[in-house]
This record gives sequence, structure tokens and C-alpha cells, in this order.
Amino acid sequence: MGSLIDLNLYPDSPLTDAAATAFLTLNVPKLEPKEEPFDEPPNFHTNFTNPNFDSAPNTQPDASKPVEQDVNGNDVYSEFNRISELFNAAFSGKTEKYDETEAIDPDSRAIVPVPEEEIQHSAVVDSSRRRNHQRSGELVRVTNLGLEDERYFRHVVRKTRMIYDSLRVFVSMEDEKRRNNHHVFGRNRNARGDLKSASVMKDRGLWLNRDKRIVGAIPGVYVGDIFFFRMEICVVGMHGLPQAGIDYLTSSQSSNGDPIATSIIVSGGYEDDQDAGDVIIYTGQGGQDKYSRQADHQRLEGGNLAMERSMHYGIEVRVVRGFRYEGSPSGKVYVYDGLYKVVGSWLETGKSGFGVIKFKLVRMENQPEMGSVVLKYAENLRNGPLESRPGGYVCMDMSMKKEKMPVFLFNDIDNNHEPMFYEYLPTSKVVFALERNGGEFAYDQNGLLVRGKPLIFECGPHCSCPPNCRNRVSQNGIKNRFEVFRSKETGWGVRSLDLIQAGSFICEYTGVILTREQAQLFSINGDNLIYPNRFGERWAEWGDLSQIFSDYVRPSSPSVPPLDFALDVSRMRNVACYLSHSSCPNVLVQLVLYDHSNFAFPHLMMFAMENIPPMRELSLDYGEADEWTGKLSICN
DNA sequence: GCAACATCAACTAT
DNA sequence: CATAGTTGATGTTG
Repeated sequence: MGSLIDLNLYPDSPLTDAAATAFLTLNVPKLEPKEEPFDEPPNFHTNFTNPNFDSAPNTQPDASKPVEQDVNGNDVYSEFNRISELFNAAFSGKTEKYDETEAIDPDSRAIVPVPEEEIQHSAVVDSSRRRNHQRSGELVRVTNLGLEDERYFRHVVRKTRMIYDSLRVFVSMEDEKRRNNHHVFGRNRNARGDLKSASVMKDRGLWLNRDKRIVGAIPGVYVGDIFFFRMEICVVGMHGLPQAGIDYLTSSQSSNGDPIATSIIVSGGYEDDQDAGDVIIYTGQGGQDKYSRQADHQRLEGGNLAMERSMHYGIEVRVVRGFRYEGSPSGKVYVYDGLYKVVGSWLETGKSGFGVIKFKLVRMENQPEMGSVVLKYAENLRNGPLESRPGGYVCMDMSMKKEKMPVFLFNDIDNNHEPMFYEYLPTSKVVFALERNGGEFAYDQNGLLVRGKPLIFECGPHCSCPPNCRNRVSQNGIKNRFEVFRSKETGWGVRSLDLIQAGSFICEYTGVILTREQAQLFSINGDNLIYPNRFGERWAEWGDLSQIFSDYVRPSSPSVPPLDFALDVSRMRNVACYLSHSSCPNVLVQLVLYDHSNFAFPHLMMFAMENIPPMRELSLDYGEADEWTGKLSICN
């Protein structure tokens, strides 16, 4: 029997039927590792602080600098953009006269020679690899990131995800137009925007972490981050394969010839999987027919062998879990749950009677709570708040039924009930007449904001369109269950019990509108005035496809005069008032008109800039941080 | 229910 | 021996 076990440890010695039959009569046999071929894992580059760009900041945090700038005062995106330009040039037919000896000057946009001493540090991978679109085989573990680096990578990941999401929406809207204009036989199906978006970004060199094989955490991706598409995970460099569940460094790329698994996706696609959270029994890949039925024995090769080798060397593996999830555009969500170690592997008879390879994975210590656990917890809170969390509720609906969904008020820290002292104001008061919408749809079929604009017109009370008209989104009120909660870090904060997809409407920022003159009378007590003209223009970031289309121009119409009013929230306010400030916010403000046509007093509507997991604090860029004392800057 | 889809590792041909 | 081209495996999505 022992020889059978060894026989199956090599990729070129697949399990024969006879061997498998004999083998499977054993009780959960242990797979012995290869005869200790190496004591050491393949070569690693450790303490590698910046896997993307050699010249990115790697310094101690400096709280005095705005996050948008690096230590040299440069725009943090400039390097990102520079690399993108290089890739763009490389993929647009200019490859022949374009190599690492040239670069695009970030200021003049002209092609300039790269100084000799910088060439060998170029972040651009070698030309043959670039041409073949292939990933590098360099094994890297990212450690000891400073706060500044963390923020930098978060920005890059966030920006990349925004491009992916808005391009995906853009592609499906174009496809919808096309199908409406030309009735094509047999092509009524929606385009795969998820695939197309990723593909275009790949051609533009916008996928992250292609030049390294990262073992362990991906910089800028947090435990609990949520993805709606497999391709989205590929684009940020978490998992390089659009379908396969095990991503790995191949033996031919490994310095010692052993393949190494870097990441798995547990999607429940294998009947023999068992998932207990901290401990996963993961089924290897292979042996399924085209209907995803287990129809053959699995072999210890490819990703399966890589998992076994990762176990042998004690190398950590990223775990993403896939769930069915109502409300997701794809019907599923993928949650990054952190790092696990493979602690065991064996062969056993699966439910369908074929040999399957099992891996036991155990979650590593000292990591943030699992995203999938938080998802489950939030679901319990939605179904029975008091059962799941008996203590701490101040009020089960501080809007007093003025919102369509309850707004919970939660405080388990102190006895502060302050939000109850204000009248709840679901929408800012307006008294003018209606303006019609102009031109293209502002929202897609699912009510997602396509791209930010200076001002959006929704249909209003005088339109003859039905109430479920696609052009009525923000006026229909909140769709999520929010909770105002007391926090030691940020005072009051807001979080959602629901998963919020990027581009979704969150809520209006309400208050009593004061003109400049009125506000000046009020300014003795300035704490309770909000100045919307100070809000960061984050709407411009949403749907910014300038890195995809060279002729992309930032929307400039309709032109809106600078906002010249203040919101008085001293007596009446809504849930929005409790949002914390961040220079790396997950919520943006989009100006919207629907019930009147006065450009001077638009509604301040808030939309999600990211996929926001349940229980994660919402944050908004209030502009100058000094103006909003008491609110700390957070970045997650 | 099922076709279309993207990527890559591994293979074959040049 | 190196590189260019092909194929099979993988599972998701509408």
C-alpha cells in the first residue's frame, strides 16, 4: 500500500483505476510528503514593501501630509498612472519603438528617455512577458508595511475597483443600447460585462500585482472585503484564475522545482467540501465532468500538488469564500477571509464514490474577524436584532417611521442618547418647480450610479413616468438598514446591516437649508452648520474611465454654480449627520434635482464608492478636516 | 439548463 | 535549446 501512496505523489504518475480502487479501501490514508527533497521552501523576497512599483513611498507615516500625496508631495496616483501609460503605449501598437529606456513624463506627457541608472529598477516587466500577458514567477511575501504604504495600496486597490465597476456598468449599458437598436437573432442575452471589463483592463495593464506572485496578504485588500465577481478578484491580484479554485506558482517557475499554492476560493462547488469557518476541509480540483458532477478520481497534480507542497513548507494560503447571496448582481458574493495554513492532506472516497483529495486548512491567529462571519452576524441582526444583541439598543428606529427602513440607534459604550434629541428629517425641504432630465441615463437597470456628474436630474412629481421609473433612485429613500452606533474612535458613526454594492444609493444628507446671509447670523454656533461646498468632489472619481478611453473627459455639464448654502443640522437631521470623515471615504456626495429646478439648492445624495460590507463604518470626505472637529480620519 | 466566456499551465511544433 | 503556437482544464455568469 505504501508504494501506492508514493506513486501518487508525482504529477506524472496519475492514480490508475486499479490503484485507486485498492487505495480507497483504506481508511483516510495519510499522504506522505515526497522524500524530503528540500528543507527550505523556494526562494522568497521578504520585507518587500512595494510589489508594484519600486519608487513608491516606503516611509514612516506622516500625519501632517494629505493622504493623496506621497512623502515627496507627489500625487499618489502619478506612479500608478505612469505605469498605466507605459502599458497603454505597449499595448497600442507602439511596442516596437517603446521599451524600458523610455517613459512618459508625468508633467508634459511627452516620451522622455529614462536615466541609465533607473532602467534596471523599472517597474515594467520584461518585454516578452508583457507581450505574452503572462504573470511573473517571482515569489514575494509583503511584510512590515507602514501606515503610509497601507494607505497608498488601499488607494490603488480602490481606484482599480472603481474602474472595474464603472467599466462593467458601462459595457452592459452599451450592450443594452445595442440590443435595443438592432434586434439580433439569438443574441438576446446580456453581455458579460464582468468579463469584458476585466479583459479591457488587462489589455491596458491595469491588473494589479501581475509582476509578483504574492504569498500572504495582498497590500490594499482587507480581511472582510467583498467582491461580486470572480474577475474582480483577478483584477486586484488576489487570485489569478477566473475559474480554477487553486492559484499557484508552477513548478517550472519555482526556484526549487516545487509548486506553491498562494490562494484558494471556497465556493461550495465540490460536494465533499466541509466548512466550519476557522477550519476548512477543502476538496482538491479535478475529476468533475462538464455538469460539475464528480465523475473521476482526482490526482495529486497541478493545484492539488501545490497545496500539498504549501503544507509541506508551512506556507500560508489566502482564502476567499463564495456564497449565494440575494441582491448580488451575480447571485453570489466572494469574501476575503484571511490567511490559512494547510495542516493536512489525504485521499478519501467522495460522496460519488471517486477518489478525492482533501486538504485541512486552519485559520492563522491574530487576524481581523472573518468577513463571512460578519456577514452572517449582520443577517442575524436583520432578522432578530434583540435576539442577536440584547443590550445596547437605544432605539429601534430613530427615524420614527419617516424612512422606509428602520434606522437603528445603538450604544453599548456609554449613556449618550444625543441623536434622540433631534427631529428626524428624511429629506431637505424644497419649494420650487420641476426641471426635466437631459440626455443619458444616470443609473443602470439596477439603480447603480453610472458615473458622477456635477448634477443629476431625476424624474419628478410632474413627470408622467411611473413611480418605478429607472430615473427615480435617490428620491425613493433608503434601501438599507442603517445603524447609528457609538464608537470609541469616532464618537458616533454609521454602519449598515446590509451589504451595499458600489454605486448604490445610500441616503440623502439632510438639514435645513440656510442661505449665506442666514448662515452668517447662525455662525455663532458653527458646530451645527454643514458647508456642502467644502465636500471633496468625490463624484468625479466614480465612473472616471480616463485610463480606459484616451478621449475620456470628466463630465462638466450641467455646470453648477458653487454651492452657496449651509445645512443647519442643529434641530433637524437624519442618519447622514453621523457619518465620520475620511480622506479615503467609501461614500460620495452626488448633487441631484428632482422636485424643483433651482440649481442653487440641489439635494446632497450619497452613493457608495466601494462595496461596503455589513458592519463596516461608512465615511464621507467632508473636505477640510479642521472644519469637522471630533471626527477622526479613518481609512477602511 | 446550457452556452459562452478568460485565463493559464502544460503540451507540441518549429 | 529556445520560443511560438495550441489545447485542455478549470468554474462562473446571464
